[in-house]
Amino acid sequence: MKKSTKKERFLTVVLKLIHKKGFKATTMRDIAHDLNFEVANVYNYIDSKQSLLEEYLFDIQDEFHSAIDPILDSSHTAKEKLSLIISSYIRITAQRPYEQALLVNEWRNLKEPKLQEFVERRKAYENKLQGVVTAGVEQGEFRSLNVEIATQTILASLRWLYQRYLETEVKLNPVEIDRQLTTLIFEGISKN
Amino acid sequence: MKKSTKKERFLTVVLKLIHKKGFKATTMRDIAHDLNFEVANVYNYIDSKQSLLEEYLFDIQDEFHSAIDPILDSSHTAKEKLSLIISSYIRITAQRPYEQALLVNEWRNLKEPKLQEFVERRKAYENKLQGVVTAGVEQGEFRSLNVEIATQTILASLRWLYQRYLETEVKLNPVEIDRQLTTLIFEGISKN
DNA sequence: TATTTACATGAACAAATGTTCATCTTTTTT
DNA sequence: AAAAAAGATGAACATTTGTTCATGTAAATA
Repeated sequence: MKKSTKKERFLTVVLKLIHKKGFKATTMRDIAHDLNFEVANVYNYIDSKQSLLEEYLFDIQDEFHSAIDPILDSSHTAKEKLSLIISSYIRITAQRPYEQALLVNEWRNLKEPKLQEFVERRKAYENKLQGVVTAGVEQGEFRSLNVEIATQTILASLRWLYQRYLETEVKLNPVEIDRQLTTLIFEGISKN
Repeated sequence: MKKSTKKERFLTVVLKLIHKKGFKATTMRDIAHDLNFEVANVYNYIDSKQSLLEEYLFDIQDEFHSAIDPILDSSHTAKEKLSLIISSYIRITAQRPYEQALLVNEWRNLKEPKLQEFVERRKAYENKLQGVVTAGVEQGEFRSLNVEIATQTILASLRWLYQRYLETEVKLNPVEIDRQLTTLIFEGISKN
């Protein structure tokens, strides 16, 4: 029940380890080794390997929901809403790239019933975004495209971004990233 | 050296199994069970679990390279080349969605030195696409965007598509999919 | 200071996993 | 029909893996 700084260090170190090796390939002994203590001690920090993954994933997933909800509730146009959603997505990715990487790559390792819960919540997020796309199409702000394809494409355009924050040494300018992705999603690559 | 139909059946069944459970989670016993024979017999079809993954991944990866190379060598404009690359990508995805799923999700399970080889070849593909984007920007056909971001975004817009072929019962019209994705990538979602 | 809580260890275990081997049967090739 | 190749089996193996337990020490709280 204590807000221990040791636990925070634990979670940070292990997060990077899991990202590097993959969840399945990361053993409890790997974790202990990286933290310079013995295997058994890992269980003073977490209940099980599975619960560790659950902690990470549901926490970051919640953050995405917390970011999109107030945008949906606002009185902005669909176009403005989409723009704000993109910005919030990029901001979270910039702040927590490792967790975002887990969200994209390791959710399959959840087990039932947590897996189903996760998939449902992700679907809920997609539906929220799809609602904005649908509204935009109906109001003539967006092209009359297949909204499911459009929604998935927008999401895909955002989901790869964490890689740039992890694999590059260069400090990225979030405002510039935002501008680039917003342009691509709204206007496409063609000049005219 | 024989073109055995049994080997083909083996590869098809196992491909779907690996996609469903994930490579790491799929055990040799799982494989044997799905094929209605005993574990030891699996080794009459393959050398090892690792080599199985390698077979799938390098085979489908080769197909993507075979598709993009003649397009690059043609005398089309950058815009036309990009359009053709998108179409070829969608065609391969439609024909081999399970392998495409492996390509996206399971390549991390390769081990050195195959892992490095795979990553280099994938990087080569990305560079080929990026060359087209760069040419398009230089010739004023495309917006003057960050070409790396644009390239990754285009790829991301295509990489999610296999899901629609696997998770949907509905027969998809590849021509229509093509039109939707091409529009999104070239023109974006905005109407004006 | 006394006591509870947090952090740490070594040993052990049961289950799971990839792989090998000797052997047998079926199918294909000569 | 004989020989060779392909397909199949059961038993066994050495490792690896997640987890538990009893016990000890350091730190925080009362």
